[in-house]
Amino acid sequence: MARQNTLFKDAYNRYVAGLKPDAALPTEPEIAAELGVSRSTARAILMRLSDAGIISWNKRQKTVLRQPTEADFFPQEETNSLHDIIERSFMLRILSDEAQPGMQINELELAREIGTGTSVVREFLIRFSRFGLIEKRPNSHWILKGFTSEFALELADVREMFELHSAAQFGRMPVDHPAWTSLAAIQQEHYDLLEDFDERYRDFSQLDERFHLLIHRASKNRFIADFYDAIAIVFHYHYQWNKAFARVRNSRAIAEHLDYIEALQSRDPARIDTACRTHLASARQTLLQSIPQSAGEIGEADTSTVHG
Amino acid sequence: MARQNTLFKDAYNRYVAGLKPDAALPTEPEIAAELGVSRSTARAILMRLSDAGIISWNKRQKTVLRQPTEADFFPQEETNSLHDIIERSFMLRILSDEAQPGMQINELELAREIGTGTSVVREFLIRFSRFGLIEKRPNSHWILKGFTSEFALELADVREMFELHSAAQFGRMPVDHPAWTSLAAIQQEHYDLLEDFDERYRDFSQLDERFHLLIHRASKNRFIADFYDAIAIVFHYHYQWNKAFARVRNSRAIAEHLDYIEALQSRDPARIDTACRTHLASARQTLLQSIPQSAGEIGEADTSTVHG
DNA sequence: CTTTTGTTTTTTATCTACAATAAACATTTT
DNA sequence: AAAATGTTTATTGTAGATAAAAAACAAAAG
Repeated sequence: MARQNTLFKDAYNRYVAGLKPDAALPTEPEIAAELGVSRSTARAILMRLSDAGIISWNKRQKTVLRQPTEADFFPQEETNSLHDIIERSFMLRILSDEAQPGMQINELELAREIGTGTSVVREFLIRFSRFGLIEKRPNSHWILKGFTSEFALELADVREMFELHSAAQFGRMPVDHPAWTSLAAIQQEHYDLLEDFDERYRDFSQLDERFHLLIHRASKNRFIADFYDAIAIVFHYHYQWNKAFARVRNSRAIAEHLDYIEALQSRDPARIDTACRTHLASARQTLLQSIPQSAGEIGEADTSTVHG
Repeated sequence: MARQNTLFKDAYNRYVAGLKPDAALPTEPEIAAELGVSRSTARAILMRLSDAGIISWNKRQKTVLRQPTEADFFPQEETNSLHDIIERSFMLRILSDEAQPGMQINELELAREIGTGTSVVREFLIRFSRFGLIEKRPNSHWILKGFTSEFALELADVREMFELHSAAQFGRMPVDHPAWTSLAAIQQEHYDLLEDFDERYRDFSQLDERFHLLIHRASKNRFIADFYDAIAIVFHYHYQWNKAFARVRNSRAIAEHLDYIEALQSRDPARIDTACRTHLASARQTLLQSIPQSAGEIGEADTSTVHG
C-alpha cells in the first residue's frame, strides 16, 4: 500500500473522544481547524461517524446520536505516524548498550526490521543526521558515531554558547512581554513539583524541556531554536533510558532552575550570566555521568553491524 | 533508468587525464584508492580503457598503449552528480530576485523542471532545510523563508559565537600543531593575492572559505563544523551572484584577515578576541549590504509559487 | 456576497523495482 | 601466506506508481 491513513485515524480518535450525545457539531472548516487537518480529512471523519451511526449528518445539521464506545476507536497502534515509529525504533537501537560507535547502519535491514520501506528510513536518517550521532559515507553506508563522551562535550559546548546568548536576550525583553508571564508560570510549576517531589520527580524532564525552550525562544534565532529541538529529542530518549540517580539529579536541577529564574527576573545581566553558567556546568556534568564508559569508547572502528 | 553512472564517468575522466603512454599501471586496489572509488568501479574503468584501446590489460600487466584524446573523455555534463545538479538548480532558483519569502515550494514541479525524480528532490530539500532557508509544513508543502535580513542576522549571530570560540581554541593549540603551518601558508597566500590583486581579487572567496574552515577545525566540534559547512555553501552561491563591490569588499577583508592571523600567531587571547570581533563585525555588515531590500521583505505570506 | 457544503484536482508520503556501486567471497599469482 | 585478480552478492541511489491528504474549484445555503 502507498500510504497509511494514520493521520485520519488519529484525528478520528481525537474527535470521537470529545463527542457528547445530542450535541450539534460545528461547520466543516471549524472541525478541520480544531483537529489541525484539512477539510478533506475532517469530512472523511464525519463520513465515518455517520456510517457508524454515531452522528446524523445532513449538510449543516450534524447531531451526535449516541455516546461512542470503546469499539468505535481505532486501535492505538494504528494511529502512530510512520515517522514516530521509525524514530522510536531507531533511537532504541542506537542508544542501547549494544550499539557501538563505528558500527555500520544498513538501510535495507533497518527497513525490514521496522517493517517499512527503504525510502522512509533513508529520509529519516537524513533528517536525523543533523543531531551529529550518525554520518554518511557517500555511495556507501551510514556510520554510527554514537552517544559518546566526545558527543556530549561538543553538545554541551554549543549548548552553553547558545543558552548564555538566549538568557542574556531574555533579560533584555520588555517588562510587558508575555514571556515573563510564562516564566512566572514555570516558576510556580517548579514549586508545585517540589511540594510532591517524591511522587512526581520523574515529571521534571518535561518541565526542564519547557523551561529551556522558553529561554531559547527569546533569542529569536532559527539556528538556536533548531539546535535546541535536536537536543530535546536526543535528551528525551537518552534520559528515558538512563534513569539512574534521576531523583538527586532532578532535585539539584530544580534548585538551580529556581535560582536561574530569579536571576532572569532581576534583569541583571551579570547575575543572569552567573546563574546560567552554574546551571549549565552542572547539566554538563550530569550528562557526562549518564554516559556508560564502554570499552569501545575510544573510537576504533568496529566492523560489525548495528543490528547484530 | 534507475541510476546514472556519473561516478564512473567522473572517475574515468579523472583517470584518463593522468595517463601517459607506455606507463605501467598499478594494481586495482591502488587505482581504486587513488580515485576514491570501489574496486568494482576501478575495474569498470580499466575495462573501458581496454575496450577503447587506450591500455592493454592482462591480469597484472596493464600498459598504456596511446595518449588519450579529447574524444576519449565523457562530456563534462555527464559527470555531474545528481545531487550537485539539484543543488545548483535549486540555489539559482531560491537566491534569485524572483523568489519571494513565503512562496510555496512544489516537489513535483521542481523535479519536473530539473528533470529528475521526486525522491531526490525530497531528500535534497530535507538536507537543505538545515540551512534555515526553507521550512516544511507537515503533510503539506515547503515554504521558502528566503535570504532575508532576518536570516542574515541570525546567521551572523551564530557565526560570531562559533568563531570566537574556535579562534580562542586555535590560540590554545600546541606550537607544534600542523595547523600553525597551514595558517602560515594561508597567510602567504593572502600576500600573494595582494601582489596581483587587480587580476585575482575574485579568488578571495575560496581563500576566505579555507581560512575560516581552518579556524573552525580547531574547535573540534561537529556542530560548529557542520554549521560552517552550511554557511560556506550558502555564501558560495550568494556571493557568486552578488558581485557588486566585490573588489573593495575583498580588499578590506584581506587586511582584516592578515591582522586576525597575526593575532592568532601572537597566541594572546585578548588580541585574538579583538581581531576576530573586528573581522566578524565587518563581515556581518558586508553580508547585510549584499541583501537586496525588496518589498516582500517584511514577511507577509505570498501565495504564488516559487516557479512562477 | 459571504460562508458552507459538494466535487475534482493537485500534491505529498510511501512502496517497489532496478541499475550503479560497494563489499564479500573465491581463486590465482607472486 | 600475503596480495592480486576474478566472480558473486549486498546495498545504495533513483525513478515511477499509487493511496492519503491537502488544496482548488463549483454549487448551494444563509
